Amino acid sequence: MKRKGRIIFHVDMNSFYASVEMAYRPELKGKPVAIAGNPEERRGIVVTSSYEARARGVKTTMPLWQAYEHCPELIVLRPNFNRYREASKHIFSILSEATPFVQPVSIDEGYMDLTDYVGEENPIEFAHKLQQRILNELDLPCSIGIAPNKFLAKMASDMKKPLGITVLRKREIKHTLWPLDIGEMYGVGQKTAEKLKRIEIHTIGDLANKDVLTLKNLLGINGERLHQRANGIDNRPVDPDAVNEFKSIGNSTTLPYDMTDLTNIYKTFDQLSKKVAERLKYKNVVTENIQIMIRYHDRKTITRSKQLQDFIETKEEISGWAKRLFQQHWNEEPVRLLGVTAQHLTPKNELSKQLDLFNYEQEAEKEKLYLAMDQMKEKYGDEVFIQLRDPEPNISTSFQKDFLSEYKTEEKGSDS
DNA sequence: TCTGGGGTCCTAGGACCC
DNA sequence: TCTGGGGTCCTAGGACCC
Repeated sequence: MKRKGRIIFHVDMNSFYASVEMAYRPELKGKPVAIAGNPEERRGIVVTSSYEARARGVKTTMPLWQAYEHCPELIVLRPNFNRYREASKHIFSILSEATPFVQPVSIDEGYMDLTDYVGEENPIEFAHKLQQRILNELDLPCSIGIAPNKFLAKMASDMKKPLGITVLRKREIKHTLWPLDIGEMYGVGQKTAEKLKRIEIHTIGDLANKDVLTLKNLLGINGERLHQRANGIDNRPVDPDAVNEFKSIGNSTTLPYDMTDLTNIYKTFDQLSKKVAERLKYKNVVTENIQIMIRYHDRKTITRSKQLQDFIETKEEISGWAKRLFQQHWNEEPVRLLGVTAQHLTPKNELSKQLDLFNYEQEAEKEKLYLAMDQMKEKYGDEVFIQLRDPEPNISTSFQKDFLSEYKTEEKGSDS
């Protein structure tokens, strides 16, 4: 019997932010629209643009003034993240009606595993239905890629935009995937593309047919992975829980001007730390590692982090560590951007368990020490109170010292 | 007077332990 | 008289993605 392959969808919203704005204000439809940061400040870059704007040469990450050069009648809107989050929630709830195996990967795209989907339609008909429903209910266009794994589904959803539906079967990759420029491949950015082109790999097909060893030497483990993907191999499962397993929470900001005065720099750290603390609280986690980011006037960027001994969560604690790190590492040159990130997060409900375990372990070690202490008393008499003669090898000496002073006071207490 | 802000994963060296 | 090998943690930086 032939083993049945998986059926994976990649659903990708088309110019999401711009489309949401057009759904709110239909008079914008058919016009060149861009979503961008504050045009008054220097952080004004294009985040998303409508297809009409793209046709005029407006591209994502383009500074606003440059976008205007390409398209003087460009309509520029500030982002409304709450609006986008709301739309996103609605989209994923529609996707989740068909199967529990939905994995959001960002606000506007996600994977679905429909291998075990039982409906009246075949997967392609179902994709059309899904696409139509999101268009009818939310007035938002999306493209869907259908393939036997995540990578191929992702590449497929990119092939037809907007409102495309593309099936990419493994036997078709030679004709549809391999001719694409290597830079088009998901996971290959500018740096990797340059490296690959230097060894005459220009298309995804070139990569697929290169020997793995060369690629491994050039790119490390990633070389092996890219080689597999180029050959249509990708076993990553669709993981609906991945969205809850976040690893860091950070806030950063490009300052209104390059700063050197500590008062304003510290004020910024307070603001950033406040936002981080709020988001930690919202997600019900605590942190034990704080990282700051400093970008200097010349865009040189450094990160500095500190692993802490305790879990922290308040804005005061976070800001305190951030400022300390800044003080230690700032080279006194003008600062363009500041960032604060909480890493090594632990859910609060797991924290109590960990504390219980910690206490339990401490109690167990204390028991051991009491025994050792009694033996030492026999050996050395009262001198045991002056120093640790035979430290237990598997218990930290500072713990033993603490214990010793505790033991001492207890002994004195029982004497009197 | 070019290039935001949110993330993830990988690498590599040093410290430290067994 | 000379120096292994493996594992984990911490730190910093880089590549990539949306």
